[in-house]
Amino acid sequence: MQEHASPKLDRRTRKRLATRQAISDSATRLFMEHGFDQVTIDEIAEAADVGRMTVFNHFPRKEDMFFDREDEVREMVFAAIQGREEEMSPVTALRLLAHRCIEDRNPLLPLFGAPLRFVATALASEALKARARQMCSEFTRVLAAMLAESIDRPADDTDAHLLAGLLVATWSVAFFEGYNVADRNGDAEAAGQIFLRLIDRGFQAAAAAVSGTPYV
Amino acid sequence: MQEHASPKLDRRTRKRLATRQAISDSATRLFMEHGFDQVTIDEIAEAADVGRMTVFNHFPRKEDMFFDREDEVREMVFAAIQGREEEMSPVTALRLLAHRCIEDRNPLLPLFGAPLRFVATALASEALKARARQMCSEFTRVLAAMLAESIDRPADDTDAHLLAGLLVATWSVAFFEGYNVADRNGDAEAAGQIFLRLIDRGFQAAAAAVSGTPYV
DNA sequence: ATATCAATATATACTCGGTATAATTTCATA
DNA sequence: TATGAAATTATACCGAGTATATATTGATAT
Repeated sequence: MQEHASPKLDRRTRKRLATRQAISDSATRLFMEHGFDQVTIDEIAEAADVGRMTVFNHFPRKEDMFFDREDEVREMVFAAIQGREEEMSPVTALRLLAHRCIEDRNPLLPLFGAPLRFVATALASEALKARARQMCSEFTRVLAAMLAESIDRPADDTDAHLLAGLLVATWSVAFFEGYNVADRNGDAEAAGQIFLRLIDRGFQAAAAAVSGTPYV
Repeated sequence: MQEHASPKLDRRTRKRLATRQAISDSATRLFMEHGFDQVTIDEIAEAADVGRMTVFNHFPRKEDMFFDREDEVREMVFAAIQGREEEMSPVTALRLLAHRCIEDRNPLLPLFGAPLRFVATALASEALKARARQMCSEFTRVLAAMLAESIDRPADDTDAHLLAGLLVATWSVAFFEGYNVADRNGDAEAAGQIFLRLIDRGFQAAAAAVSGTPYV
């Protein structure tokens, strides 16, 4: 349970992280095994050998034990936009990011291998789907602000919101169409191609919606 | 409470509908007055003078007492697509529907007058926002099937899903940008114009994403 | 009219996620 | 070693939703 973590952290922090990890591990295992809705907080606490309140201490919502990498996605997208080369539009930067994710088999885009089970577990629970939609919704707002900021417009710029809405919608459709292929045919290569084709078409259309602006 | 309803229905059905209406009325009033999350099922049952279980009998989820017109929206969209003139594309039919909604001050598009409070109440509750997102998500699937069926393609046609995703995303962004104007400036005319401008741009872009197909 | 059956309403008791509060333990530090 | 803050935990509570059993009410056949 202690995992000999980085010695930079003091014991208190190490123990806290270890407890958090124990809860997360138990929860993930139970969710995958029995389904999100079938696992109770008490069972997770029992499995992790902590008190019930400790679970809520680390994870305010049950869904937080399942979706644990929101920040990484946000930072990846932020880096792609900020770190793009001169004279490259933000939309192109995001399109290239999508291609890089497929190429690298990036697990933050869970279309291949083991992460497919993660997606299946999420799709089997109305609560998890609701949380995923909430994350998409919040991310769309953040993306709009990122895009606006990247070309020095105010964060509530209407073009940015339209563009962000279309980009996220495209990503979502592309992901699910790709997922369906991966899940039914088991063909990761085909899934990736479907995903990228839809990304390219959708992003191009999204760009057209704000043509004449510096977003494209 | 009886409201001398249509005599076509038998007494049993009339009473059932009256009970449902009493619950809906009490709930709506309380939600608007105190906020969705601040009102308990027991308070609604008390106000409507029915038992707690009767409330759940008519409305399986608390959110169902707030969003009560899903079907009307679906049917309106369905009618617009099915009832379009020959040689008119489904996308154009939907674009015209948006313009007609603004022109008619259609309350199913709550951008003007009293329905603005309805939107504000929804936006103040995380539970209601979640339900709205769920409805959008399901509607996107239904719309994709409608679109595919309207040009005799299978319901799971990938182009239809991309198109539906972009159309719903556009509608959503256009609605919120319009709502913000209506809410802040109180200018219904300007709100309508913003909404329609975004609809036109987004729908055109969505059409571009599936250019070469009969959807456009 | 009355017996009968099904739809509706209701009471009771329960599960589960989440909150509030207070007490206790554990670590860092002066 | 004393002190205080962070972390854990127990207890009690709230509210949405479910299960189940019972009572009531209206429609219908005799």
